[in-house]
Amino acid sequence: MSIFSKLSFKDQAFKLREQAVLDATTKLLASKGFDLMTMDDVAGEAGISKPSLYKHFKSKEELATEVMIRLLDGALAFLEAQDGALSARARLAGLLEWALRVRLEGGLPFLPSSSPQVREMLTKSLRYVSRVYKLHKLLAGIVDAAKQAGELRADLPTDVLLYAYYSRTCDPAVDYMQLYGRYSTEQIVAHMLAMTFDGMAGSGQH
Amino acid sequence: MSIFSKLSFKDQAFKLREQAVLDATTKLLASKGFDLMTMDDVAGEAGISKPSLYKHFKSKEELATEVMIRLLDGALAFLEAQDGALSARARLAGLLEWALRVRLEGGLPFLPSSSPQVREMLTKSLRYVSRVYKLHKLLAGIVDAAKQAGELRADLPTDVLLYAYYSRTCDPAVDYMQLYGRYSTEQIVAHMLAMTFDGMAGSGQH
DNA sequence: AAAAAAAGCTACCAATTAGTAAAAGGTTGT
DNA sequence: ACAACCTTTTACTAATTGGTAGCTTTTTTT
Repeated sequence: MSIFSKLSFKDQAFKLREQAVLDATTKLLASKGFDLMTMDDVAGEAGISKPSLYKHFKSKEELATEVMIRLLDGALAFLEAQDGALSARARLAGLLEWALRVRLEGGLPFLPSSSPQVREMLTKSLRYVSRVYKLHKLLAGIVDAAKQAGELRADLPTDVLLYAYYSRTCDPAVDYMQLYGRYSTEQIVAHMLAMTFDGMAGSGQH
Repeated sequence: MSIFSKLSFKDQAFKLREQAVLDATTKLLASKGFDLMTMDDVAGEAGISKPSLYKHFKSKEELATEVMIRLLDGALAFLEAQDGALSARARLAGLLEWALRVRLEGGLPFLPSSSPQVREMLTKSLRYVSRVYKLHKLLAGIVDAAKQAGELRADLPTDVLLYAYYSRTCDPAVDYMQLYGRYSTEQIVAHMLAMTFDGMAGSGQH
């Protein structure tokens, strides 16, 4: 048991530090973006030294990719935990609301839309891509179901609807509302959902 | 007249080179973003040397700011040239379509939404800020008119509608449609307008 | 053709930053 | 107490990049 507990103890400590690093990176990526975030920033924010940081992740790219993977896993977990009795549209609204709340707490870096270089870096990771693919297929199914049920417009292709949906999670309008409009989290979420589903012309009474 | 023509001739050549630099910068900012664009890139793309580049703009920040100012002037000019008989909603749709087309041709960098640092840099320029303010006030007037006419929903604040409107010009959905969906410029513009005004739920018959 | 102005180029500086080596200091288990 | 291991610190390398100095070459003007 001595060896067992020793190993698991170390493992625990290691994992804890790793989570701290991922948390720090998530925060920094969300606030400064990939290019402006330095490994010294990460080490400082996580409370460890830079060489220790490199014991966990062997490059800045790997670290950022790992953060995005953890985020996707969060989204997938949220979807799986969702009440199966919900309507397709309610499920989409629920996930978007979740993402917006994560973001408003400073925890949603949107690397894939930031630059071609970063996008290329991410697509080189099989683990990342496979999660994106899984999430995309899941959501495509939900969108199709919503179209069938008349909850979403059927005159636009499913992928176009999905691209628009993804983009709402990193919509700069959120920043503007927070920064210049002084709206509360609740208001921002409500406004974003209203805009996403019913657009600027409105009219939807769901 | 000799002195006169000499001066104006130089001035002309100087302005021409300056436009070339601004064009090159616009293109590079749109493709690589501010952080990854180097002054060597700009000089190379514009076909002049780096020291010559610094004869025109005394820093990278000033150069980028100048590009954004030129862009805002373009938007303001478009608005002023618009047919005054158009409905408020048609004017908004027209400007958004113009911006999307500019962007799809590779000429719309969206610095203000890229990072807090870049945003701060821009807001330090009075010439930039005054144009943003002017455009914002103009568009707020149009949005209010559209609300009055029942063309836009009145249950959301004007600034929220405007933030959403601005955000559509730099919506990553455009990239996705172009990159993964292989849609044509016309289709992308049509889809973006549909999504902007009527949302994912649709229903608007305008 | 001569003179003057401008642009180009090479080379450089200073600062930043990803990533590493190696010694110094703690901590843990034996 | 001892020994193995891990973390930290310091210091470093190599590459990039914003910005500049100074000399050379071309072009333009007279």
